[in-house]
Amino acid sequence: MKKTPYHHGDLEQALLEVGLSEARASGARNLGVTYLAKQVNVTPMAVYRHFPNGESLKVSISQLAREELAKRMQVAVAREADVKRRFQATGRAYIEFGLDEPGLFAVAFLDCDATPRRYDDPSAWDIFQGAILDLAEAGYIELVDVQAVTSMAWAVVHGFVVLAGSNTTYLSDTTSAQIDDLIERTWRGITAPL
Amino acid sequence: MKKTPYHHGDLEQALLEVGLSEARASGARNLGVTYLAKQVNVTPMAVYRHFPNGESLKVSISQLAREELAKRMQVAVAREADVKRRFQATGRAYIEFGLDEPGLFAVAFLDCDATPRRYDDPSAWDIFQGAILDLAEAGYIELVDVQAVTSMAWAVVHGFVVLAGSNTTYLSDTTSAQIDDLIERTWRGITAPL
DNA sequence: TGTACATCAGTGAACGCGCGTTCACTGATGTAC
DNA sequence: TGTACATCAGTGAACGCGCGTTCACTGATGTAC
Repeated sequence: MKKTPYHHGDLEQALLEVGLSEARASGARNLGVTYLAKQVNVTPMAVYRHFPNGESLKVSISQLAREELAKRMQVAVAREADVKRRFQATGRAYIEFGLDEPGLFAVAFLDCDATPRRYDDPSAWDIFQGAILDLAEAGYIELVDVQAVTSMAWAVVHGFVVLAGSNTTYLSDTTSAQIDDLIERTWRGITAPL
Repeated sequence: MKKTPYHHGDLEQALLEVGLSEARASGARNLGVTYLAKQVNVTPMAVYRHFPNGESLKVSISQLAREELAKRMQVAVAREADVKRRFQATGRAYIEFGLDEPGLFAVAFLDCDATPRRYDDPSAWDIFQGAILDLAEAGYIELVDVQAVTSMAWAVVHGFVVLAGSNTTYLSDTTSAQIDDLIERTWRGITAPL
């Protein structure tokens, strides 16, 4: 704990880690410079050695949350060989991430206006799109429909997380069967003939 | 302007109005007690004559935004006689509201945790559900599926607004045809045979 | 190998800000007799 | 109809808070000669 009284080993890394765990615990509430600095036992000013301002720190944490989501989707997708099941797995992973980690989910899609797109790793969107391109390749859908299908699939899962996450009276408790049902209907929506 | 130097005619109403227009203009950014009081040329303290605290004022404004959405959907639904077209109209109205009024949309679905459900008028959800109940009555879907279909439909339109609203690189500009496409796919998803 | 010095990474105190909220008050309103 | 008084709806100054950010600084680190 008191290993580095003056020079912190890697303050940037430490800030991001504590920020991510704070996001996991309580969303975007406590991602301020002052608060996070206190968590790492460091003066607020020290943060500015590594980030130009508080906003950029928040953006970085948001980016980490998105990478976490993408990682989960990629794991899920890697487990399936069939293209259809791979598509379903991406959607399911997305929803489960949103329900398991509401804090990270909120932070991941927080103020997207300031969020630049400089991913090296594939984003959640890329993974969706990849799975859907595979569907097109396998002949389930038309190639021209890939973009429309991707945005629909994303809209479904994202919207569902918002719905299930808010404790509305509409959806009491989300069951695994409900998720299956949702994904199945989405599947029909994108593959059903006119 | 200087009509009522001391006793404001109806401060509560005035606060809600300015709050709603502020929400329309810039989302949830400026819905604080101090700021809104200033807009109505009133001391912050005066607000507490009408609302127990700042949060409850915000909740009331959020409620107004939701009513605005419901109103739009109801207008749209009233224009259509056919049950299928009515279903489509609700979805379209929802999406168009989200795109036309991003500020109101954000405020409407802001911190749903604190939002009690005490609607007199039907909510957006109720209108969705109503349209879908009509579908069931007309035989398009099974009655047992009403809840699942409603949550799917809501998820689609809500998620789509979020997607189109964030200026991602994925969706450049939303066209009317894109919305039609989305709704048509949703329709297929909920009515297609297994 | 040892010292001199630039550079790096932190300290600690302070700022201005706007927030929500509390206090004691006072001007306007409306009702009872 | 007029007056007395309770009540209502606002004022205005002040509070404590945490925020992001700036300042001048200093202790630690590493490199050049």
